[in-house]
Amino acid sequence: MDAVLGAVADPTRRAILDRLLRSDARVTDIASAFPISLNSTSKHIRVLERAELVTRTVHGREHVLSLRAEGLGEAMAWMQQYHAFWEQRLAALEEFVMHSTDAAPAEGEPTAESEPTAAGEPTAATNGAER
Amino acid sequence: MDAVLGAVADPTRRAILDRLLRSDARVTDIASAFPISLNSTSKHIRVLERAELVTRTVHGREHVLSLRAEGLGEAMAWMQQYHAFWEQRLAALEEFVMHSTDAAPAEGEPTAESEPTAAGEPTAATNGAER
DNA sequence: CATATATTCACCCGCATGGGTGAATATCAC
DNA sequence: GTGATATTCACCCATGCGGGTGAATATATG
Repeated sequence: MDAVLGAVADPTRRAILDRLLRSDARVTDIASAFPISLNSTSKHIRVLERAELVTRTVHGREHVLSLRAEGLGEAMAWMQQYHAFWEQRLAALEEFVMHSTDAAPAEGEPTAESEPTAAGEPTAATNGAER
Repeated sequence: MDAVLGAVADPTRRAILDRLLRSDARVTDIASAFPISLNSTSKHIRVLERAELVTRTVHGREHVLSLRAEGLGEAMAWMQQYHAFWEQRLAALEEFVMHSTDAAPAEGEPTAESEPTAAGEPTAATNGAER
């Protein structure tokens, strides 16, 4: 997974993947679509290959690249945990708001960003902080 | 999204997030759970904060950290595209196999990993390569 | 007050990484 | 064969990053 997330962390490489989502392409095709040299492109592609996000099919002197999206599966599964966490937390917050008609006795601005403690406490309550 | 994926690309930071998934914790709590120094931990946490994956609630001299999973939303949405691509491609492959009873006249071993070209061609057919 | 605790700030170091250039290698076309 | 095209290999350079150490800062505690 390190390889996958590391590969995907670079914007150029994400753009390459997006390009390959449209259609397969040769190394040169991809290089010409970006402001970087053909050489850099080649290196990016190797990173993507090592992360198993791209496959290369050599056809004579041309190397045709195609997407290998199943490589993202593991990373997506990992993220999914957090999505689940978030959903559960949202539900808890909603239930909290529902049950308290007169919440926040003397807090600051009701902006969502200002005091995350309001949303944070339910978290601690849900799974119990340990300090 | 760069910040998010960049943050998540590091295994230590992923571990910190996993730790916070269990419960909120102070900086020291997290540091003691890893073989790295308190100082490095602090830096990792700041990276996670900038990526909006973690919130800090200062409580006296203690900084309590809690998960902020919605920060992963954008990244997950991006990956979802590829998941969709992969599903569609699987469907195409399945249909391809169904309709050709005597496929692959003289190909190598029928291992899934060995010759991705067999599965690759349907991709090109689906959205048309451009070379 | 003084002292211990929690966290950060300011540097330092080694290494990987993204970028570039120029030369090699392999294949196509003539 | 010669030349053109496609890709990589071998370096070089600057920057960022993960890790560390030691000092500074804020807060709790005696």
